[in-house]
Amino acid sequence: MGRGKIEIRRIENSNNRQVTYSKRRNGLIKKAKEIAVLCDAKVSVVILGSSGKMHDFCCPPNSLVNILDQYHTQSGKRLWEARHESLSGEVDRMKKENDNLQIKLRHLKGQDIASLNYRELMILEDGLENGLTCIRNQKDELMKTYRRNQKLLEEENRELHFHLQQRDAVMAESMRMAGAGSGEGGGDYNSQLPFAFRVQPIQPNMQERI
Amino acid sequence: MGRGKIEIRRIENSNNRQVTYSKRRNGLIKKAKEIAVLCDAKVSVVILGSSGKMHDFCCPPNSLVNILDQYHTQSGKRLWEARHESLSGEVDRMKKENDNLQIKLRHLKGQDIASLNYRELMILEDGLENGLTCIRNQKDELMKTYRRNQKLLEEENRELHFHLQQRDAVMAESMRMAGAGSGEGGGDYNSQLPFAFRVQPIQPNMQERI
DNA sequence: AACTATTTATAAGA
DNA sequence: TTCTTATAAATAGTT
Repeated sequence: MGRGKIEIRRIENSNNRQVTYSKRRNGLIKKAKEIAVLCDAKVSVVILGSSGKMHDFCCPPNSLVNILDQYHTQSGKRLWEARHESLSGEVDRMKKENDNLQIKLRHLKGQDIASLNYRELMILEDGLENGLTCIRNQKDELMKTYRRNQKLLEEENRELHFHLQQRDAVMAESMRMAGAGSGEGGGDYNSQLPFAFRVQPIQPNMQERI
Repeated sequence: MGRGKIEIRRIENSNNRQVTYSKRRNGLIKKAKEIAVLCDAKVSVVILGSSGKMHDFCCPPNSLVNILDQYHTQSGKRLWEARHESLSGEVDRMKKENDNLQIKLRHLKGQDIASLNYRELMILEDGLENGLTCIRNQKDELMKTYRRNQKLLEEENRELHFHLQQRDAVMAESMRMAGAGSGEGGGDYNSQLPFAFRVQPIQPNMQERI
């Protein structure tokens, strides 16, 4: 129903799909309301869009649980148990997958390999060598970054020291010119400043992750 | 939609109501199927007619439970009991553990390591080297076993050949002594035996896992 | 979000 | 229930 007929198959264009979803969701819920009113029926509709958002309609209101109870009773499908079972099944499945992963990990660590045949060992070896290569490359990369960083910092450090010395000299000179006769000797203006204004010694500081 | 417009209010004529219920129920479920397919949505529809009969549609099939689980999660309504929650918790925990293992595996394969620091890379490297050592040792072991086995087989083979030759000689001699004058020439008693008794050529056969 | 040409659903009748 | 058909409603594509 529309400008053109469409096949009932997944709409590939995600924009169109979203629009159609929105329109038809409203349509579906409207129809649900209508049949509930017209025919005095109890209706529950739950829709989960691919985006994951949920919409629902339920008549009579606030009784999805009731409807499901009746569903439960009449369908003979034991909803609650079924859910329990499906969850248990999932737990089992995950346990198995977990075990598998654990075994693989142990194999890669060289453990529990007594039962492997030569071919399997070769595959493992190749995988490990490959991983080792990748990791060493990454290490090298990191090391390079670290060296580059260090060089930059050292340079900055040198410059800062230089500027500091210059400033020291200027300050000392201006102090001398101002003829500060207070007991303390010549050039150390720094220790004469209030603490908060004193220049602190520079701490070398490597920020790179090591 | 129909021959005449109708108001959306309970249909008093029970016959009409029943007919309309039946038609619209089909319509609703059809629409539900369509939106599920077109928009890749999960849809559950449960309808209880005033007569008490129940109909339902659920996509994906056999998972009303799943849909209601998500409904449960998103609506915050406590549809299910606490015992189920513990199972859900376990599933979640296992999922996390699974993810962790997957990450570790990928790291050992040298994947997704861009975010690791130097220390972590070193640990990985050590682990891989260690694994590699173990696996190579195991390979060597296997190889040794294989060689040992081969040697044994070869020896046995040699002995068998020797015994066979000996027996051949004895048989040929006894045939000759018995003065068998039948056309065929000298020592080949084997081809004179009924087929089932003939000595078959020996096939080399390595049983070790390779 | 609104429009509209079409398709689809369905009310009434058989 | 099912079929038919005139008509209401829904909606696909467009703006």
